[in-house]
Amino acid sequence: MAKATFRAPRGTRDMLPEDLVLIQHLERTARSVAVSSGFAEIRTPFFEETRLFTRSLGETSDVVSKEMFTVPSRAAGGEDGGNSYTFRPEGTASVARAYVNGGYAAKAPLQKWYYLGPMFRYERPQKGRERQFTQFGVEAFGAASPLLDAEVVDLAVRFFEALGFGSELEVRVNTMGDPEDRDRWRERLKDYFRPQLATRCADCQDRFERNVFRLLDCKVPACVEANQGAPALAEVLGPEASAHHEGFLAALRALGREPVIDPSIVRGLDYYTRTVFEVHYPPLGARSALCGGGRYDGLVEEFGGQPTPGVGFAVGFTATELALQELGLPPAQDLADLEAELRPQVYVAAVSEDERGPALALASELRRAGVRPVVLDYRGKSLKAQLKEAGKSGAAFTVVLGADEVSTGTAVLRDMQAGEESSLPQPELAAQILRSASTTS
RNA sequence: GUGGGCAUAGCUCAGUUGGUUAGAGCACCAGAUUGUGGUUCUGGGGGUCGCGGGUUCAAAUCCCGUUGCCCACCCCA
Repeated sequence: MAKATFRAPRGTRDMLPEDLVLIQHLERTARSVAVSSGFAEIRTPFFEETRLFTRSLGETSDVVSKEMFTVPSRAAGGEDGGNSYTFRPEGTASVARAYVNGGYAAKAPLQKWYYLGPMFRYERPQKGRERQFTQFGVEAFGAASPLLDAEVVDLAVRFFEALGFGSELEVRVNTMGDPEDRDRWRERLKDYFRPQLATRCADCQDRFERNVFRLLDCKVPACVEANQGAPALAEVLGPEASAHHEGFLAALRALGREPVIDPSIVRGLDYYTRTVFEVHYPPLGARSALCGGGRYDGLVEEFGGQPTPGVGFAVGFTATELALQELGLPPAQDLADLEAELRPQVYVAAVSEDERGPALALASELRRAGVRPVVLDYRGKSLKAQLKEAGKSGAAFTVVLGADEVSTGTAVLRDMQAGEESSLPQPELAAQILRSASTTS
């Protein structure tokens, strides 16, 4: 242990083969759910010009102000124009930029895309939070209809359902209104809170300038009480944004996703307009939030594109993995099926050194015939040790090759579970193994 | 950025009021008569007790510092 002088950087981890069983299951589920709703994959660079994020997420957002992994410019005025780059802390900004650069506004405005990959935030790691984490997200551009908002929410919920989450899944929604509404609301809130600022908690005093909306979901009892008379967004919400919100709620109900209206959902990023939502799973307790998203109608325009509405969400896999673990998902049987992919189907054992070559050739032959995976020993283990290793590997069969078998072109096929073995011609091995595999699974 | 907890073999942990060559279980490797696994038995490899100082005749065990990890807050996926 003392010799391990290097380790994965703080807040990162190695995803070892055995860990990937679950992670790949998440990835496959995400892709399958997204594709079934007509979302196509998009991949953008892992890093972008820093300004892309400061512009879209907001200078004062926590992400921008203290959580960015930024690489300073290496050549002022050189090929990178003196720009600094930042490893993406989220996916929406990059995807919106790609939409603009791809010229979709003119040629095919309606685009439904999904992405899956690593994101980076320079934060203090803790349970369910890492500096490098995987996010699955979808973005739909080119339509302002609240039906699309509802479809995106439905997709998020279906992802969790496909993973085995139960009917307790909860869709919590709110609206941030249009930018003008939000500006008006912000001023109203500041006017309301300013006089009582001295009596608020330290966090609230700090949040006042950074993001007033946050004072609304403070958990300190005195603050909660002081929030009672705070002006509501409804008081300043424009008729269009209001109609959109109603349409969104109606569409959710049509989908059978009864929304829980939660005014405390405010989201930390500047680009959100109108719809904001989170999917929660109350059985998880304090860490019940599984994903979040919303509408960002001004973002594409902000990046220099034609005014184009957009809506999307993102799920962090770190929290999802934790949730699955707490809920005992996937079920043992499903997990066993997933892990089966790591288990060899056949182990080819050589009795003595003389059969090492023929064993290698036979293994290759079996692989070509479609048996998979086929493994064997390379470390000069005794037959006994090879059998032991075969048993430990979980291989369904072991093929034993000795001098007699080599001379007669046969092989001993041992069924590891039953402990029975039979001798048969080598050309018949593959068929026998594959037949047995298809009847057991 | 703030607060708290923990650091002993690959893993999970014991190590009594500081005292001889630091232990267990699991894992790993090799054997138990001649070409065979999963049970059992025997043996073996593996630790500068996170690191650096200090106290002491003597420290894994006490004190200080340092680093790392974990948890919570802020915030968020």
